[in-house]
Amino acid sequence: MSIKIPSARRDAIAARLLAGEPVSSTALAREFSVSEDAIRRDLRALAAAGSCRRVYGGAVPILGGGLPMAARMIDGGAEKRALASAALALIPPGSFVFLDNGSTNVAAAEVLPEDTGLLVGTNSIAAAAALATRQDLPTVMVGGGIDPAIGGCTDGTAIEALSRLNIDVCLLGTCTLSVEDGAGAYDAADAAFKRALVARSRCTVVLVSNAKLGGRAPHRIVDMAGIDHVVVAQDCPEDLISTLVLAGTNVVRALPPQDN
Amino acid sequence: MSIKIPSARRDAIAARLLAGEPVSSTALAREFSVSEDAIRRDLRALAAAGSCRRVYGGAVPILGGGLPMAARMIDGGAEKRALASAALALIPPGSFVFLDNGSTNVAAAEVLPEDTGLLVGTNSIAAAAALATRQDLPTVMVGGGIDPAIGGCTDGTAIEALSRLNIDVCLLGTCTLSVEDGAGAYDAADAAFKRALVARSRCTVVLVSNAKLGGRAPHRIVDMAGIDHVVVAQDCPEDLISTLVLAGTNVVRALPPQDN
DNA sequence: CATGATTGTGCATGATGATGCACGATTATG
DNA sequence: CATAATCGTGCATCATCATGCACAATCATG
Repeated sequence: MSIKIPSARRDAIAARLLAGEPVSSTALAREFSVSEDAIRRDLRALAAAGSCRRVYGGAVPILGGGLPMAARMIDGGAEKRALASAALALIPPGSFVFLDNGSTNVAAAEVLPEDTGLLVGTNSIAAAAALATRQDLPTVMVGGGIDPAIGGCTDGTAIEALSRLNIDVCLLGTCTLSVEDGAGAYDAADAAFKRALVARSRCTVVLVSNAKLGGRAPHRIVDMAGIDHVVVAQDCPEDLISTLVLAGTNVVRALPPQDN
Repeated sequence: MSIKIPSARRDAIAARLLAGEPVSSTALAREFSVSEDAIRRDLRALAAAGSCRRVYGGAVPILGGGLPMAARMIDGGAEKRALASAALALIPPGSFVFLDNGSTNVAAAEVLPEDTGLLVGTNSIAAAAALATRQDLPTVMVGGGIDPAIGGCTDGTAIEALSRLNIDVCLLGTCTLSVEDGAGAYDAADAAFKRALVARSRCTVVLVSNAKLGGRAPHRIVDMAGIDHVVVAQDCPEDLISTLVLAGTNVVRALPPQDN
């Protein structure tokens, strides 16, 4: 079982990752009879292409539409909170803010200020649950069929309900963000809802963790031109930030993590 | 089946915690063939990320929604589960069942069978959250303004969305139930929604714990004549049951609690 | 056919991450 | 109170990683 053509080997690795299988550098090196360096280069290339995530010891598939979105809350909870806190500065008092699906926006639901007269809308079950625990924030739920993979309502009914709202600021939950491809999503219905959301919102804000920056997803939501503000993590690499800035994007950097 | 990649091991542990499963350090160490120190580090990292709580001997999952509803679920959880399980017999396969607001219906959301082709609707955030964690049940969310005291959508928008549904069976979450006054609610909007719900449903089922039986609430939802089935607790006093039966009500008694 | 460019590969090196062990502190249990 | 299990921390060790460099294979072009 030795594949001689380099690109074929890379395809074989990509196929496993697409199947949801985590791969180990050493195991692949043995299997394909090449050094670990070659495998590492393959994995780096695949990660750069957005088809996997690089981890210590190998690579794991990018949980695209994959499994419960609650699983995405586990990693980077502090980072997401920091992002959400930084985004608050972009929300004027008294405005109507919409929290899209996405784990980052659940964090946002928890840190929204209560005394600035906000009205909050969401189509995310998790965000609604977080908001419902707070007795102080008037909240509107956009209903419709629930997509269990997404954890919220994204179907035609939801889009129709959305069309009756005049949103000031929307926090767009995006799966990936790059200068070339704009914001992307892994699910078609989710992407369609997000497009409608951007269209109904006066101001669009995207919160991106480092892992999302530069990635690619099958469904394009909106170009960079349609995004008013991008909030990046505090430890976001400078070159990625400058790339965004050079493309004419308003970039806000999250504050250093404050423990609470 | 030993996972070689550290981050994959952490993900596996996190997945179990998300599933609500408590984990033990020693068991995980044996299972993954690493020392307990490594597991402890993993658990500490997960706890720092907020996805679990560290306890002596391992870790336990963090309460998912953190809803006040969850607090209500704690006491009488077994009773409510028993009520919900008994109500399942009243739901024909393939029907459209609606779960109203109320902690009992959250229990119902957790015990609904997955293989009988049900379609589920709800206006309760907590019930939707419970349903969304299950990948198998198609669910429709009725949106609208969220009443934080209720934990769901009960306003005009919700009633309008409800008017587009043809519901087979509704599990009516009622605050009180008595032969003289029928089903009652403490909140006006909640009661209005429930009235609309009963009107849109072919069959109305009420699940009542003993504490609710015979009580009175300011807002009358529906008379006993409008209720098709009443499910009472297993230890419901006989005289209360006979009173209901004499009034011409179909009474179903919950099964004795089965531990699982 | 000859030649230069491109690409892939392997190896060495310093840096980073993960692991296991030892030790003292803390907590459950009888 | 006594015992044993568990915990947290510091430290040594090993695995893995990223980078730079040299060499071979492939390919395009003259």
